[in-house]
Amino acid sequence: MTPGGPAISRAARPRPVPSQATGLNARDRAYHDLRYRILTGRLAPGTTLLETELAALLGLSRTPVREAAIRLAEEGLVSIRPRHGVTVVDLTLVDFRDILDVFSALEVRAVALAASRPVEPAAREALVQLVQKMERATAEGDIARWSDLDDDFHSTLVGLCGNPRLQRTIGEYWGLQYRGRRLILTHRPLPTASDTEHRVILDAVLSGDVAAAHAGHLAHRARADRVQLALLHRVLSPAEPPVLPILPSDKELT
Amino acid sequence: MTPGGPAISRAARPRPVPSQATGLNARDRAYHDLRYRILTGRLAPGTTLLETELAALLGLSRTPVREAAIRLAEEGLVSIRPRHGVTVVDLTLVDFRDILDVFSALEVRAVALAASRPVEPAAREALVQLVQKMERATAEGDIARWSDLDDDFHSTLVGLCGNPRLQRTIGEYWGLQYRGRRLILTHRPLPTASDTEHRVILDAVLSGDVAAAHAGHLAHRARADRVQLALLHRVLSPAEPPVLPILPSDKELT
DNA sequence: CCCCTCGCTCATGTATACATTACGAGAGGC
DNA sequence: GCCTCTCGTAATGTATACATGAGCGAGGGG
Repeated sequence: MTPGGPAISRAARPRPVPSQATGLNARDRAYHDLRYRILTGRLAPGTTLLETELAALLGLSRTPVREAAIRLAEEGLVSIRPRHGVTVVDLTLVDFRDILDVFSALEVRAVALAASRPVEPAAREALVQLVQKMERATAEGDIARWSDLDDDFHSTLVGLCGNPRLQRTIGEYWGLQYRGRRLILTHRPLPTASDTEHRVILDAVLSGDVAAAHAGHLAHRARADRVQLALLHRVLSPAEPPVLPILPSDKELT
Repeated sequence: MTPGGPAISRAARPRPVPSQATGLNARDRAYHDLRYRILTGRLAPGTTLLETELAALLGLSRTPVREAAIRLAEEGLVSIRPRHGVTVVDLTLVDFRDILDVFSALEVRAVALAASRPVEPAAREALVQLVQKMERATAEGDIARWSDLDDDFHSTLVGLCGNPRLQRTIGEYWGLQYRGRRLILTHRPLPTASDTEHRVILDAVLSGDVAAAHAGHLAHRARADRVQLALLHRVLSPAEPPVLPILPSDKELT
């Protein structure tokens, strides 16, 4: 692991935050704590809290909580309405489409960059392991585990791109799309296509084939996004007709 | 102009901020004021100020200034070192490469999206006008004016993409690359290639040819970024050998 | 019965107060 | 002369105080 590099996107992941992790100042604690609660659904979309209530919830004064809320608002996870408090943003299907669009564009770029650089043996090994574990999870039908591994695979890949700003921005969009992933977790089909595509992408990255990595990941993301949006459509608006002018057509931008 | 849409990236532009624009709260004033000063060079890279000094400079108390500084730090324009104050980030050539890489990836996506949607007559007209004005500026050798128009052209195009989050993130990266553009302003050759490419891109967007818009803008950005980085190399490290392993090779990712 | 206005409350935005602790200077030792 | 340890200062991080003005309800008018 390159020090300082992958740490950004990793630190943005919600899992390793046990809420009272010390060593941070109150503002960062508030930020991570709230982000964790939002991403994991402990703070449901639509929930509204006043700054005072947030401060009481976290056992802090308004100042650090307020600064954390501002940060979350800029990230797009909450919205602050001056007299109405801080509301956890409830993302629509269109929002998810927009988010995935940006996220994918950035990730494709990151993977192409990763392919253009040498990959350290440790990272190679980790990626290979991840792909194998995912295939095993698929075989066992353990979608939740597969999804976590998939997150790891993608963020590890992105961590190799060598562009810290790109990593940071991807981390932000990762947080935005994360709740969508969780929403459809129980509705996913077996991700055999993803597993196949992952192998292709990994081979391209490890062999330094930039064009193949770019094309492979672009195709992977385009397909995976279409699937995810279709499933989200079912979850978010089950009553509506299945017509989806929202979804990008199959061949565009290849 | 779609209300709320292009306003984001436009509002992020530095020009229309006369520093004492009222109607905003102190935090936003501090943010816009500082951002304006940084982008235009009034606050030079490397400048360090304590929170107290910033507050005095802007005639505000520490609280809103601090919140603005945090926002600028997240954007990457300043760095906050706990006991040392707020420092205007001095970007290196590598930073500019990284920034342009993200910026271009996002802009290419935005232009492709713009091509996939109908363009209102007013916007069509505005874009055509801009291209013509740029060609005139090129003919007259007025590079500064051309550069401003180029900014307008690109941001207008991005404003058509219909993805507000994409626009917002592009606006952030626009701010990061802006100082680089200014640095090389006096060193630019006549932008005849850009003018040609702009026509191609505009035609593709107006006719709804997504693939052509994508390819055209990708090529445009790749070439323009190479030129910009080469010029930045001269300006930032004039003594060093002209070897640039940093620059992307000509054909990658096409 | 509905709408409009007036007034009050209280959430926020900003200012200020206070405690902590990192940094640097200075002295002392090697 | 150089390195180290200690101590004081002061910048920040956090808490609190305070003024403003927006939103909501009550009451009155149509």
